[in-house]
Amino acid sequence: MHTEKLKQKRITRINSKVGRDINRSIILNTVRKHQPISRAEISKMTRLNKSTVSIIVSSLLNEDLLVEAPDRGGGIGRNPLDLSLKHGKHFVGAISLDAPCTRVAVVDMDGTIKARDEIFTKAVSPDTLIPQCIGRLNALRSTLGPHRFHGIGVSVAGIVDSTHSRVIHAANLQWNDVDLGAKIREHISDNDPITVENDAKASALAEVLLGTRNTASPNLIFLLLGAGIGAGIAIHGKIIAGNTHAAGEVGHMTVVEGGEPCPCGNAGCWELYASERVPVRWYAEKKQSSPASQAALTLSDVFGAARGGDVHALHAIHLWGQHIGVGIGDMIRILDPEMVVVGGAITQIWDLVSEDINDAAWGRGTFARKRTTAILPTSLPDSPPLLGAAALSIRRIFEDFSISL
Amino acid sequence: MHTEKLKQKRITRINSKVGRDINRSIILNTVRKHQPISRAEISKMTRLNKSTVSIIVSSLLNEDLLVEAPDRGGGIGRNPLDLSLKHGKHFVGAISLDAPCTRVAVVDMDGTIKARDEIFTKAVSPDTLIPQCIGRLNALRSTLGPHRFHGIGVSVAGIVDSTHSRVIHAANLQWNDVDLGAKIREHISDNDPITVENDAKASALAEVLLGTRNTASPNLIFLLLGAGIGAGIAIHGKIIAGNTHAAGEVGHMTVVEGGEPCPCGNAGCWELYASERVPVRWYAEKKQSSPASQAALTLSDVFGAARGGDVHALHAIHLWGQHIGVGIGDMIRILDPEMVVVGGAITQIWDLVSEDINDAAWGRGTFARKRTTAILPTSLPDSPPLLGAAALSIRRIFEDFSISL
DNA sequence: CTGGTTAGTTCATTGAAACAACTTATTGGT
DNA sequence: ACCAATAAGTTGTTTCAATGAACTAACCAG
Repeated sequence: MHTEKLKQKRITRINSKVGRDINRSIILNTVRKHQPISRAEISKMTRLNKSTVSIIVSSLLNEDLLVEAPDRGGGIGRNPLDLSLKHGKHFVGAISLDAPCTRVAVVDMDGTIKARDEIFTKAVSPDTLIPQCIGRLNALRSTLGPHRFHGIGVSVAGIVDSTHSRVIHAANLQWNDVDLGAKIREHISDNDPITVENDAKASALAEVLLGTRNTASPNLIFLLLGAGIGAGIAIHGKIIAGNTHAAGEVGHMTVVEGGEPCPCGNAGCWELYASERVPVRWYAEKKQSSPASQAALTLSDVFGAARGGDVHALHAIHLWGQHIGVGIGDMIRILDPEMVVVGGAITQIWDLVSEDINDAAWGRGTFARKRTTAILPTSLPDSPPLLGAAALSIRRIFEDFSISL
Repeated sequence: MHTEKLKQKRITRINSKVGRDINRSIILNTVRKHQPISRAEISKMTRLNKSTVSIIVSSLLNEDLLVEAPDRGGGIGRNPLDLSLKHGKHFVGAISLDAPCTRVAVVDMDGTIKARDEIFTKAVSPDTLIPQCIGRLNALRSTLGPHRFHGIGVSVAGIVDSTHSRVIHAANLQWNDVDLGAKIREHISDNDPITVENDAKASALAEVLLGTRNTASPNLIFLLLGAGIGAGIAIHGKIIAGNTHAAGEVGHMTVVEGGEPCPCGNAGCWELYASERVPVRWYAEKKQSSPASQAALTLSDVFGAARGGDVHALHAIHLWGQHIGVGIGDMIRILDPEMVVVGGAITQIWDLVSEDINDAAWGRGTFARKRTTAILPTSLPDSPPLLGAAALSIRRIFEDFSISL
């Protein structure tokens, strides 16, 4: 069986079962967002009847998705019974595919990483890498005792057709048009759902679902800086795909008119001024050391030098921040999100670049708008693409349907 | 009663009534998108049971929202009874507020303008303009015989808080922080819903709902070019508001680094290179005629000269198109929409600018992506902001709820 | 230990979708 | 002309889940 079952249900109508599923999801998400919370509070928030909440909650308790805490004490009247998500029971597999580092993890449904592993590799064929990943994943699972497994989420540094689980193009891995869903299915149970998504989009989902910058209905852009640049756009908590799965492929926005030529054929592309290679190159050029030592220079070296007060390193980093800010500014003007969240190594030196990014994004003009969109480092406690991969599967636990009119 | 009732219902749970409302909307929208269509076809598309469709359709027929055509003939078996939206019965009021021209119309629920009027004015206070608009609207309605009225939609050339029906800032009208909903409510019945929205966003909605570029779930950007620039972004047919109601306020994206200074305090803003004033100014400068005749020059003059083969006019228009394309390119890279639809006077000379816009948007590089997003003139048969205003009310007829998880 | 208060459960009621059996309308073959 | 075959649409019964009212449970203050 190589066909992809178990896609997110697309709802075209409401009947009693679908209605129940939706209400179940509403209650489950209410607990997720407001835990600990009592049945009575859920009833008030959702406007579902107390009795309805009781019935659905008891089935969620039966499924081991929720736990009931004995007591919160306090107030007048009978004490509420607090409900929370159950930990240590429902796990998902997470794989973040990239070169030179592919990560594998088993993650609890609250986003806690229970076990993790890494595979360092140059570009290799998926037929080599995928079995390796699944092997590591199974090894990790076997260390964790009994649990329910909710499938595998995969984030890929490249353009992904998530509806068909295909990788269209992944530059670092040198993959083109790979049916990743099928290749993974060969190695795992038919029952475990597989979700594949672009790394920046997955990271955005992780920030929405697992981050601590929670708001009621998050409108945010996750900007993932690495060897390239990618963005994931969440509107009301949903990730925008784009007509050709290319929403957020912002690396080739023009930020410097008449700038450096880009392999894409244009010039002045954002990627040439904002990816992680850039400050390293700028710093190396200024240092004018030997070509060999230039090539060996890493981003950590630049960060270290900057922390040590090296003027050239600081200059490279500030300039980097300014160029990042220009592109963020354009995105803010188009989408007016609540926040732009940035992920990547840059978060290590956020204090050094924050001001440059903000100033460039907003401009210095007196009429410049109040800074209504916060530009912040990610709140995720581990690699965003890895947690993003986990979030892809975790989302299915909480909301395995979507309504389309 | 000045409180705003009758907002779009925000659904937090499903019960039998809500489910029925949703299914009713699903059926009504299925007819809207696929008319003429039979009950049996609706049943197949929505996967609602035949009997359920029959019941709901009969209530829609009772409400005069649908009509039944006798017969389509053909095929084997009993012939289907075709269902279509009823015309000439359900009207909405549309007001597009702008200086120097405010438009008022009564519009059928399929988007046909039944009667229209215009008010030419400089910037005036809302307390002067609003009663005038309502007066004109009532006059138009009285010419139209009996009908059901579904409320007033208002589009404003400016930043609008549509959830509170407030105009935050409208440059041409010189309005700031106006509670437009309340001011309109003073002059009309409590039962007629009022919807206020930014003109570009409303235009986007009109293109989605009333345009002929229909697709299943439209992801499009409507770019409205006038005295300023605004965009309305539709994702799955829903208009994105933005955190501060400023999504699509793209006039101050930087498209020319180190370009002309803008009143906003930055430089090289898109508005300075792409609004309708710009080609007029460029042409006037080249012509080096007297300052008086320069000031009198209009956009139509430039278009006329270009059509007549005037080199300077053509140059101004091509340059205009190129600058428009640059900004569109950035939007495409961020959002990857199905199409970018352009509205404004520019559509009159689309054949002259189409290529400039596309070339600038996509770049000329050999590696440039295939042109996956179509850049097209609007398909709307009348002023987009006016039909946009109508669409705001028409939307409520078809879908007066939204689900929020 | 009693009355007041809030949390949570039980059970009869209600609304709507599904299902199956039916009627209606039309084509095509004999 | 008549009789399958087929498809559209309707009717009555069944099923499922949310609701509301009445109930029990737990807790507090005096």
